[in-house]
Amino acid sequence: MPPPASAVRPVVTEAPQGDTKARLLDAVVQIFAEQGFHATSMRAVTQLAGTSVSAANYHFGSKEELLRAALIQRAAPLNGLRLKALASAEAQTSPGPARVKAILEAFIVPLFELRTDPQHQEDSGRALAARLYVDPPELVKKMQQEVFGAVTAEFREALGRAVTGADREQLGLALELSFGVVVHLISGRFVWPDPRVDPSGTKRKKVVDSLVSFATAGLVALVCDEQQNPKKVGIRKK
Amino acid sequence: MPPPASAVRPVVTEAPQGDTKARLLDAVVQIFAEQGFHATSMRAVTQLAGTSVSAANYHFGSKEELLRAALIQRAAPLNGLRLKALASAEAQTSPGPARVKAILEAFIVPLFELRTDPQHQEDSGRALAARLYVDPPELVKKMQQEVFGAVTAEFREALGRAVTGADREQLGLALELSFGVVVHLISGRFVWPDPRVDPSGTKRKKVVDSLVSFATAGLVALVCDEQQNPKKVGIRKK
DNA sequence: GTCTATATGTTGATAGAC
DNA sequence: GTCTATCAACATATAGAC
Repeated sequence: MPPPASAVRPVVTEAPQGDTKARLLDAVVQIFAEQGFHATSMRAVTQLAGTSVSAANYHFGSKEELLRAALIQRAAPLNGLRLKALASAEAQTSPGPARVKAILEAFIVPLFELRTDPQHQEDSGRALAARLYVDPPELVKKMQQEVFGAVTAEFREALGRAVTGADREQLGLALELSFGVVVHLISGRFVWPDPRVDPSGTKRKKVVDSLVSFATAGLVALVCDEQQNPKKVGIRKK
Repeated sequence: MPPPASAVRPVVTEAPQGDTKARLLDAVVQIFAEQGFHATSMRAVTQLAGTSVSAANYHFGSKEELLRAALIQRAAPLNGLRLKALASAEAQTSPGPARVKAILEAFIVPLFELRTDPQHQEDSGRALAARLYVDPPELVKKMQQEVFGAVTAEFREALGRAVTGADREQLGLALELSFGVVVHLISGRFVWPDPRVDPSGTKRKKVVDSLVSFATAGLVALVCDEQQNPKKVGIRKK
């Protein structure tokens, strides 16, 4: 929100580059995504943002609220992309439910389409989301539910419509494992193809394709396992 | 069931069961597995062990060395079980290579067979292993390689023998994603069946089975994808 | 070996000048 | 709004008595 254009604004206090609030949000995202909550100190964040600890606490009140504000801001575009992709996937097979692979694609691919300002590390959005799933503090888990819970629920429901007969428990487990594949690829030690070697992004796309294929195959294997739920489970073809 | 050790009791264990060193190793494992490296303080560990910070530093020298000693101690039985299971899987199909599912089973199932003293939290071994894969600090990643690297390499090679034609890159990605499934199930928010409701462990076994099935299906889908590597990849049936 | 006491640095948060 | 200065509480590690 821009500052209210006060009538008696004395001198044009030219903000150097973007205002302090924005720089703080950028900084906390970057450090938290890499190091986790406990290792993210206010000093490191404010130093990276080129300001002081007191300025951060003036704007956000506390370390926790600073992180929360950043998460809410950054989760919005990802949630938007995911819901749009899910709607598109469901529209393609309307009036029937979407295919399983299309649903997982709608969940995964937007993670790799995030592109904010060129000044940002290109993968801050992804690493941030992944960190929310692996960081131990209870408050981080709550924030994860807070910023991703609603959209995750939408995908859960869409998947429930696409698969017939599987009990909710087994389907929930399968979806959870699919999350695991995604989270681990992002937060793990996987080394992405160097953009200088792979300027067109062909290799990157291949990795994302593999990710979707892996999750889909795993999920289908679970909800269709005859031994687990004989003769009652199937994938809706259309 | 003894009260959860997270309660900060001024542990006056009149009869020190086991020596101080052992109690320190137990304590650091428990807290680190739950909270991660940065959130694991020497104070919390030594308090849980019913001793002092100086005693811990006398025995282990530093926080890092205390954790390293604990990891080496705890990783040994898991590594043993895994290698034994892998050898058994390869023996069954000798002289040919083992089947993919048998290899993944040999990697995953031992995680759930760990049972140390009854005094321990039953899943400390699992949670510990998982934490090594998600904790940010560089030194934790090094320790993970230190205690699990050799055995992981064995499984990588066994998998290379079981799958024909897939390039190493794709196979490495597939194996990494399989790790992700396991790690996320253990370190994530998944709620295991209550042992009081599931005393025989039937439900637990079912979950582990699902885990293996998911990973196997995902891996096979990647290394056999015709689009990725047409006509050259196959799974050795025997 | 284990303790108390302490050294030395970092943390999150606040007070108050400007 | 942003800063410097300061706080109490925490961190890891060490010194020395017993």
